[in-house]
Amino acid sequence: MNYWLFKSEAEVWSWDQQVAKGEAGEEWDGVRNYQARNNMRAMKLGDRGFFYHSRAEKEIVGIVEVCAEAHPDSKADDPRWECVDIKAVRPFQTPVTLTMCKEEPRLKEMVLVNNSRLSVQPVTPEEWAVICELGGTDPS
DNA sequence: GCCAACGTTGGC
DNA sequence: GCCAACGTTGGC
Repeated sequence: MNYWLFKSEAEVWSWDQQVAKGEAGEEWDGVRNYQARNNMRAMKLGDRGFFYHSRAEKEIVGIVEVCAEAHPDSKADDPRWECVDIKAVRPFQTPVTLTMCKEEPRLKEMVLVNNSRLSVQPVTPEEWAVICELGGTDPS
């Protein structure tokens, strides 16, 4: 299983909206960046990801799961843009802020810390474990 | 609200 | 194929 991180501004698409979609999940549409798209193409059914609120909150708020592999983005007029579907799994006990990630030595190589612009990122198993620990939730 | 970093576009 | 100009993202 691989791990990922999905970024969204809460004003545009929030964790609460994701939770409201339940088991059906929702398309992670709107990505118009090749690196982010390629990351989604690499995702497999059942892969886990973090849900991060960018801009205002700057914190990881919960765990999501890939429930449909990459397919054309239904909201794009260009078929080269693809996306996966994700569903909410569970929230963190404590949101993990960007500041916490920057202060944690074990996360200094994290993409979130070093390339804040990439909206869909890979997360290593080690980083996954550390962030679940900080968030007060089970990593599995 | 500002601006640095990054990605994309398009003229040459 | 290079690179300047432009647009967008996201931390601060």
